[in-house]
Amino acid sequence: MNLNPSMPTPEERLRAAGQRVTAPRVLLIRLLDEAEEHLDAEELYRRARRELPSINLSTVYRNLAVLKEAGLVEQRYFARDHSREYFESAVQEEHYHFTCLSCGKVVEFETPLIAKVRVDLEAQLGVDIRHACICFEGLCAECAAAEKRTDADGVAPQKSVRIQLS
Amino acid sequence: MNLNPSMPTPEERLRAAGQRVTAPRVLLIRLLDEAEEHLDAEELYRRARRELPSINLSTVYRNLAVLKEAGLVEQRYFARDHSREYFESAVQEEHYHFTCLSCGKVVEFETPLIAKVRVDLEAQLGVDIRHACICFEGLCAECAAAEKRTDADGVAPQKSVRIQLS
DNA sequence: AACAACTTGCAAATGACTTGCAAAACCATG
DNA sequence: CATGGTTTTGCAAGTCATTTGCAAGTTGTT
Repeated sequence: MNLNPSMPTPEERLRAAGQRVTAPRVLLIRLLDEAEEHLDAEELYRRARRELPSINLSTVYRNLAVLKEAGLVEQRYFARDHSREYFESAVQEEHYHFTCLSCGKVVEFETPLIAKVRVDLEAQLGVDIRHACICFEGLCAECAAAEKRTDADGVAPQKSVRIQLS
Repeated sequence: MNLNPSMPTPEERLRAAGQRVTAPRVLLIRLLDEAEEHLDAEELYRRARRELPSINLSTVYRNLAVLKEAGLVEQRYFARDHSREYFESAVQEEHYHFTCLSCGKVVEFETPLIAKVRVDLEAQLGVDIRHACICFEGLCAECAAAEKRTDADGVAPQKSVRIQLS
């Protein structure tokens, strides 16, 4: 979720990135800004259709690719489901994700340690890091307690929580 | 690659994990032990067929799932190609990967910082971390220098290099 | 050896994502 | 604000890695 009132509108962001302003693009950016969760193409399509019934799933895919390329949207990988692409509005401070394998809850957290790994890597290997995929999976406090349950089943979109590691 | 002579044989590992010992399983474990790279199902199938021509691709997939579940094999995610599952023999010290987006080279590295993030997370959130997917992508030193090239094309299996961040 | 439970090979099916194409929308430009 | 070259869109038909149903073949146990 990213509703900072001082942030540029979707239209402005598109123009700033040198991309054409079209209804599907503006809508997708807004949906991602408003989302409490990390959405995949299918879910974005479902939501987009409520406001723009003529929109097509392939348009969603194509635009997510364009927006990702333009840096307006970021792709995330979660839990065991790397077979699905999830997106988040590109913004905010750097953060990472923990996904509960049982209830699907996503916890977002910050820590300077990952940035340190990145800097170390660049310094010591001379590489130029462009992306980092960092995700932890396991059982959240509640599910770890209620360990008895068999396994995950509903890994539907879940609200996420943001934490700062001290 | 994992050829430590003191390590249990594939048969022993299967039995220890309470899994049935079958030719395809033993072969897959051995191929992963011997591999210099991280292999996907297709490549494992290709190699397995040289020794066990009757083996079927779906058997490879099914067994990789079984072996992963049993903890005998680990799944890795690389570069932009999260759409393909790569595997590595479960073993050795914890390590992480950097993939060059241009030449496909994989650099493995170690650092205590990730373990620290993990410990911090568990301590501060009370979660139980089961897996961590950590992968960095960018340009390796050589490709960063030869920046001129258009983009990646051959992301064939590549040998990987192991580095210890000081 | 005899069987119940698990595995395999084969062929067909999934499901997420992609692509070809003609019509429609965007955005300088005049 | 009409014009037109370029980009996007909707739709339908692909891809392609991975999965699944099933009958036949193995495994490990009694």
